[in-house]
Amino acid sequence: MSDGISFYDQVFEIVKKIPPKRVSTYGRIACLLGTPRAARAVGYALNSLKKDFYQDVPWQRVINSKGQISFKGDVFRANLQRKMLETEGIVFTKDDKIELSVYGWP
DNA sequence: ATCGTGACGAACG
DNA sequence: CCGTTCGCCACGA
Repeated sequence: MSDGISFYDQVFEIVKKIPPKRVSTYGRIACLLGTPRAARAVGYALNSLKKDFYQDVPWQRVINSKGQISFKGDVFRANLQRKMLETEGIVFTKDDKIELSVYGWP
């Protein structure tokens, strides 16, 4: 699995596999990497993404287990994320949530 | 090598 | 249902 490939890179590769109009969660990705309790680390990895990388990694398709966008003070990024998802065609419920049973991946 | 940290999450009360 | 607490991991100073 990890041949010198950092945890971060493994996260990015998984995220790249999320199809358009679908979303995954930090915890889900952690499970796919074999570390079910590394959800926090997954978020940390995405946080390290730079602007230039944004077009290569669909970071916007990763949300929390509640089906909501996670933002801790960074309202700017959160708004951008929501807009990008809506552009893909994803519909948010009245309480700003995404139905994981519909858009969830895998 | 040790410590603090954070786009998380499940368990509590 | 909601806020709080505690555990978990990888990373960088």
